[in-house]
Amino acid sequence: MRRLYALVDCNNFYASCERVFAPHLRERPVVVLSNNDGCVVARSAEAKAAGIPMGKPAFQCEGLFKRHGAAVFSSNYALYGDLSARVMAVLARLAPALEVYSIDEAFLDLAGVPGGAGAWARRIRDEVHRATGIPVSVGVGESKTLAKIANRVAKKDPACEGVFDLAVHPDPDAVLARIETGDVWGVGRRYARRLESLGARTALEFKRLDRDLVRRALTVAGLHVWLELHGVEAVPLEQAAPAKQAIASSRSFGRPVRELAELEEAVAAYAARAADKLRSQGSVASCVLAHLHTSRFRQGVPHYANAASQALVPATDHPPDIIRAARAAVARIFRPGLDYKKAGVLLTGLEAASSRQLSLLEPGREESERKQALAETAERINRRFGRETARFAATGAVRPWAMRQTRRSPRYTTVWDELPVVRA
DNA sequence: TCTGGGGTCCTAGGACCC
DNA sequence: TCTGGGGTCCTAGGACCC
Repeated sequence: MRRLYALVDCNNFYASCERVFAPHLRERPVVVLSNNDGCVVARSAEAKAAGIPMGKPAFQCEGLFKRHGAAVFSSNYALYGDLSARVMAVLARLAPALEVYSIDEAFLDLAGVPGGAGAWARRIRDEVHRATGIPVSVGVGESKTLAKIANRVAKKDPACEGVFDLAVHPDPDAVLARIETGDVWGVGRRYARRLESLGARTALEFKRLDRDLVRRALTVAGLHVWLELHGVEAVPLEQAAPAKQAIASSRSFGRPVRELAELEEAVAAYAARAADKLRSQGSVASCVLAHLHTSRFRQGVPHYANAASQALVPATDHPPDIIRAARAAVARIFRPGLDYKKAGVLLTGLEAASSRQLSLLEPGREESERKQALAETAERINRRFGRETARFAATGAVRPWAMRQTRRSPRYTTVWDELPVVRA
C-alpha cells in the first residue's frame, strides 16, 4: 500500500502558547526569548511582520520591541511542555500511528484514514485548535520529507488555510521547483552549498540529480533525502523514542561567575537535573563530563573553555554520586581569575538500569537499597509538590548564578499558585 | 551590562586483534 | 624485487535537526 504521512506543526509555538492564556495579546506582536533572556527564538506573525529577526540577541532588539508594542516573554518551558503534551494527546486520538518529533511537531501515519487525507488533515487542524487553543499547520505527502515540504507550503500560502496535501496535487514537481534545497529537511547550509555546486538550487533540481552523484557528494544522509523526494521511504516513522545515548544539562549564568564554589554549585544543579532525566528513562551512566566556558563574545580577553570527565564505577543513576563526580570534574578545569558565563554536564556511557554491567566495586545490597529509597522519596515529593521541592544542598539555596528570566509568564497549567483566575 | 540548549548520525583514521 | 587480509572498536570532527 502507498504510504501517506502528515506533518503537524504548531504555528509559532511558544508565542501561541503565551496567547492561549493571554487572549488580549491576539493582535499584538508576541516574542519569546531563549533561556537567560538571550535571543529571540519565537515570534508571532505580527512580530515577523514588524521585522523582529529570529535568533537576534534581545538586547539589540529592545528598540524594535518598544516601537511595535511587542509583548516579550522569557521562555516558560513548564507551560510549553504541558501544552505540547496536550496537542500530542489530541493527535494520538486522530491517527493510527504517531511520532512525536519535537516539542511542536509530530508525524502521523495517515494511510487508510476515512474520507481522504486532505479532509482528515483539516479535521486535525480544527480539533487541535478547539481542544488546546494552539493553531497548527498540516502537510501531507508520501514520505516524511515530502510531508515536511507540504507543511511548509501550508504555512506560507494563505490560500491553504493551514492544510496542504502534496500527494493529490496535480503537479508535485511544480511545487518542488519552488522550494530551495536549503529548505528541505536534512539539507543544511553545507549541503545546500554542495548541491549548488552540482547545479541544484531547488528541491526539484536536487531530485533530478544522479543518485550515485548524490551518494558521493552528500553521503548516505543526503541519499536518504534524495530517496524521500522521490516518495521512497528512507526515514521511517519512529513511534517509540529510543533511549537517549547521552544526556546533557547546561545553562548560561545570569551574571559572570568567578568563584569555584559557585561553579560547583551550578554544576551540581545541572548534574541533578541530568540525573533526573537519566532516571526517568531508566538508564544508568558510566561517565560524567563537566564543561565550563567564559564569554565567546567579550573582546580583548582570551576565551577559555574546557571539559573534564570522570568515570562512574559502577555505572549509576544515583544523584549524589553523579553530583560528586561532576563537582570533582569541574574543579579540575577551574582556572581562577576568569569570568565564567556558562557550564554544563553531560552523561555518557548509558545503559539500561535493568541490564547494567556489574562491577567488583558493587556496593552491598543494603547500600543500593538505601540509595534507591533516597532518590525515589525525593522524586515522590517533587511529583506531588513540584520540581525541586526536595533538592540537594550541594545545588545551592540562593543560586546567584541562576539564569535571567525577568519576563516569564505564569506557569498557568502546572503550578497551583499560578493558575489563571477567571471571574464570571 | 546583555549573545540558547539538547540531541543524532556518519565518516575517516588509528589501535588492536587473529 | 618482494611487506596480507579482514575485522572490530574507539574517537574526533562534521553535518544535520528542533
